[in-house]
Amino acid sequence: MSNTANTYHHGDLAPQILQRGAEIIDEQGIDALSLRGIARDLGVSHAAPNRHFKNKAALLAALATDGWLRVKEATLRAAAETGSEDPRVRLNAMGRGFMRWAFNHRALFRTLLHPDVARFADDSLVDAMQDFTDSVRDAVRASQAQGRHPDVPLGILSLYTNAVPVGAAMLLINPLLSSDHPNLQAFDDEELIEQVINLVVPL
Amino acid sequence: MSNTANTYHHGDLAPQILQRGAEIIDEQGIDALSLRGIARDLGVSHAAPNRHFKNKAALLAALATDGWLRVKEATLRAAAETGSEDPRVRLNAMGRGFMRWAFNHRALFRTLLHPDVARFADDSLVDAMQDFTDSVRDAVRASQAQGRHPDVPLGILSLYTNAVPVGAAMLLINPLLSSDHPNLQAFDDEELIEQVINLVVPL
DNA sequence: AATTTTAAGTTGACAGCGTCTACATAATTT
DNA sequence: AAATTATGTAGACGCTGTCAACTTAAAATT
Repeated sequence: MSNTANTYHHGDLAPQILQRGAEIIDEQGIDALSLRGIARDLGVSHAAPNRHFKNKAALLAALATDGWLRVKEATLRAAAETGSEDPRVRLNAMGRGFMRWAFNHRALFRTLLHPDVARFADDSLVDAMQDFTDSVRDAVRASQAQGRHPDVPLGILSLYTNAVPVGAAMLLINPLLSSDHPNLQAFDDEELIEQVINLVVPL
Repeated sequence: MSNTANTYHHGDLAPQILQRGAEIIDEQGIDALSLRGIARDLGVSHAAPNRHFKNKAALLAALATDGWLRVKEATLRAAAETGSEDPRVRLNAMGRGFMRWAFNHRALFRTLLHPDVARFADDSLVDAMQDFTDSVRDAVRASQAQGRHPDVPLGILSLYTNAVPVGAAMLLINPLLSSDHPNLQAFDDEELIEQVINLVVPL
């Protein structure tokens, strides 16, 4: 399927591998991801993906790079959509935007923090992550300049600010842990996100 | 190695599989875990572990069950060691105890939140998790009774309180993300943990 | 324009893995 | 003492990632 023509050379394989890989991760989880499976789905030979990704870890790294770019985009867009200049309003919106993205791309979100991804990271992945964390830290710095925890070192405050959406998403995405919080059943996702983020970045 | 004798029946295989499994996870990561590898290390045939664990996911679930028991033990011990009755002091100590445990058992900590673990959970795992989250929620409730965020629903406050140590540990354990916070290099682990937890549970 | 080089496919092989079935042996129950 | 059950072994199956050798199309060079 999805071969642009019956050519020997596919012509567009690498991007399609990435796309199909992201689909599989989102539909069946990261453990269901296999190079041979992707090749089958795309109608190419089992070893074709090796021409584009040195190994499975490299494919995972490429998917994570893409994920960091997308989560950064979603986070910054959430800030922009507030239409506000207030650093607290913007940072609060970023936290909610991050969590919303994590909810809508659960498996990819988990991929970003997957141990193997860090272990075989290349430059482009490091850059993508750096980009994301830099923009968050900038927003944290701006909020601190407005009087949010003025005496706490920036690194600590940034870690704390990141930890809440990351940790909360991690806990809520886990089916066992979320069902274990029966009090939370009353809230829908958006309400839940809002209340949690308001505890880290009060308005 | 580590066969109690040259008997046909090993006599103590299941616990040794668990122990060796935990070692491998901690030394080489969760992806290096294989039933055949454990069997080799223990000097038994490749299919012997299947007599004790229905499949690999079941072994993972058993390891996670053990992990939840241990992290609960470490967390409650931290509270006890304060020698205080003040709910805030105790909750603060629990957060630090949790993070300390996560730092010292990185791979096992990640195993607790691994997607496959949740997917193939059995009753004992659910119970172990329930036990842990219940004890945390009790401590959160006590702290709320002392005036900590009195108007926030307990479920939300509990989620927030858990999210900080979980998220912070997750971020710091990731080699790429932690090296990206250069401001944090100045702190040693214990200092870092203290400052972050003080933001969620101020003393 | 012809030729060479390189990029991107294919096929086949290899070892390692999880898991199943059939069989062997020891421990436990009856 | 005999039967049953628990726990080991051996072998097979299909799956996986990865490599080497070969083929074909596209790009670069002459």
